[in-house]
Amino acid sequence: MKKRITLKDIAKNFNVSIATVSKALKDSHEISPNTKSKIKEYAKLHHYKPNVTALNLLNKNTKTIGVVIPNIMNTFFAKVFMGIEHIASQKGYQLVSCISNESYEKEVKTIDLLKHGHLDGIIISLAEETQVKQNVTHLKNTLNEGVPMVMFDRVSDELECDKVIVNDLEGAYHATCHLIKSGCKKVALVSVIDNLSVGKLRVEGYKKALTTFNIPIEERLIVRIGHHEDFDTVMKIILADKSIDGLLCLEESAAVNVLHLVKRMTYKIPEELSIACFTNGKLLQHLSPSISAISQHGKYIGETAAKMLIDRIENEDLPKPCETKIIKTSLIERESTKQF
Amino acid sequence: MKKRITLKDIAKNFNVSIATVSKALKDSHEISPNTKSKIKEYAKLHHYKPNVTALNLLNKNTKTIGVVIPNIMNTFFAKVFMGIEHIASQKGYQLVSCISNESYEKEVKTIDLLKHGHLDGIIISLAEETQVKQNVTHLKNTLNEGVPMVMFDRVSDELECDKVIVNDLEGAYHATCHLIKSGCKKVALVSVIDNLSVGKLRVEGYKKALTTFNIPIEERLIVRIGHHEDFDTVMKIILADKSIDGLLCLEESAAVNVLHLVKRMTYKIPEELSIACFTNGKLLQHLSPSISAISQHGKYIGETAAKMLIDRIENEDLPKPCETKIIKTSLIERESTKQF
DNA sequence: ATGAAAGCGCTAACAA
DNA sequence: TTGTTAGCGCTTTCAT
Repeated sequence: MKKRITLKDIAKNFNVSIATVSKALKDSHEISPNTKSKIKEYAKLHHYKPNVTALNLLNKNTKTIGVVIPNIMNTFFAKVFMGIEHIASQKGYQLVSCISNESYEKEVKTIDLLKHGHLDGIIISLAEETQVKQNVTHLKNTLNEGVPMVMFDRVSDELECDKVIVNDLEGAYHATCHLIKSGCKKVALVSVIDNLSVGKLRVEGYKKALTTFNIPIEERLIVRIGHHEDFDTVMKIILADKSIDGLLCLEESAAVNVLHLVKRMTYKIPEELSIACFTNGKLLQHLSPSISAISQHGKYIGETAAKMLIDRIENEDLPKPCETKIIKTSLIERESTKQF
Repeated sequence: MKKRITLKDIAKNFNVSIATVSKALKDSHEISPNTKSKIKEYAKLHHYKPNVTALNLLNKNTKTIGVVIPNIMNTFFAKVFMGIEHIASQKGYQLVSCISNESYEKEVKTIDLLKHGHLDGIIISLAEETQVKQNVTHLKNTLNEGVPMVMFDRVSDELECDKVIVNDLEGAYHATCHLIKSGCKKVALVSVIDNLSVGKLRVEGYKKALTTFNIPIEERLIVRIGHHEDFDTVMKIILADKSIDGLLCLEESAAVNVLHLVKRMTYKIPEELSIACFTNGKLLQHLSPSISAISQHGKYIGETAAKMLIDRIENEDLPKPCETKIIKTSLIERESTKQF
């Protein structure tokens, strides 16, 4: 990269000191108007830009936020990212972004890299593997070192920091209630994310809804499918029970797969089988039939997280207790559930 | 943020000079094994991490790449981003990412921010508005200042730098040929991206295919729909011509919208109307019928761009002429086109 | 084997 | 009004 012009270069050109140049460019009153304009003009002509690295070293802040996201192909995370980006750029922060790819090891490496990088704070959602391992010492250390951190969606109780989460329990509760109220007699739940904190909470919400309607909870109807199991096979077995007429899917891919399957099985949707699903992406919207979804307001979550972090960074002197913001979900009714 | 331990702190603790500590931690032979081990142990105990900002200032490199992407919700760009991330993290580079949101102004602001930030290089795909305005002076300046840059997908001829593009012309050509060979007599083209360089190239490819099969080009069949026009209205008018039996959509949303429309119009797909579309995302795969797609291999594009940039960064001393890599597309046949 | 000093680019307190 | 100096955290050359 071509050497950029520095204060020193400008100073040399005019035979003045570096300090004079610095002050002149800052429009300081202690510099004569004459010198000021000379210097400014020269600086502009030569595209002078202060060296941010030097300023960072001086100020001990970098106006940079590290963002760790499990998977950017996931609509929800992409939306959150947009939200973070929106606020960050508005407040003059840059984003150093890392994709953990759901891997514990990559997450640890990433955090290490980020800590090296002297950034002002971190926004993170845990990798799936990290939630399975339940090992968050890398983050605990980060926190201990005083790095401001905000977690979102996939959080850990062991970490004492600001958090932004969705009311997963309530979201599942409302969706299940909706299925029941629309006439479903037997609602099953399909989860491929039982590893995740949010997955567990959603199951709770489902159970709560059944209880509300005095429907006995049948563990058999809570279908947890692991990564290495064949989705269709497991589902066919459970759907052998023809009295199942409602399905709560805990994330997009489950709903998509289920839909393909039951269409092949010539189910009538929503009459014979109603489906509701977490995460509101384009996919659910455009399938036929379109699938009723629980929107988690990803962009808003990202914006909230970014605001919380920046607030903490810029007000470190007045420490506040950690806060957990809970974002309400909303149910978007589509063709896969019955009107009532 | 809690103050981190520095070389100075360690030096003070042992009453040695900063230089000694620095050397000790680097395992220099000029330091006695005794002092070395003492210092190293202490450093580890106190989680000493070198201050990267200081090192950057010294080395004049930051191991950081700026990535400017028009829209992260777009599957293609998300895939490219994954590819960039993959190579970057493998080679020890961080990513500062910006979303231009298809806005010229945001892109200019972003580039400015990035240039301030003293990064090693930039990977960028132009915002739609930038391509419309055809104003790339902000990037020309950046290039003139010697910042290594790689463009991908939405590139500009005015910029002399490395590029990674898809063979849009050929992709459209093959898809159109496929439609014709499968028996379509009248293939129309639907574009909502006629603003973009890639959009124009795809139209060329379409025309070339018609020419190859001695089919006269009818401008009427090249449907360009602006952002402010009503998609369905325009399409209904064109589809009034019932002899149209093939459709080449230049990007995902056009295909999705068309599909909804023609299903309502009770077209039989692919018998009465075949559809092929650029960009291979989950959406096209899961629609019913699923839509034949031209895959652009986004992840590979990202990986290629990252490799090119890092190569240029790390070998600035031996300058090479700019290079444009062309990634081949591939056609993925699905239910929306006929077998033959 | 250890340290002093210069320098990366910049700011700011203090002198002149 | 301008300059000197010290310092942010680190590396490196050249003494000692």
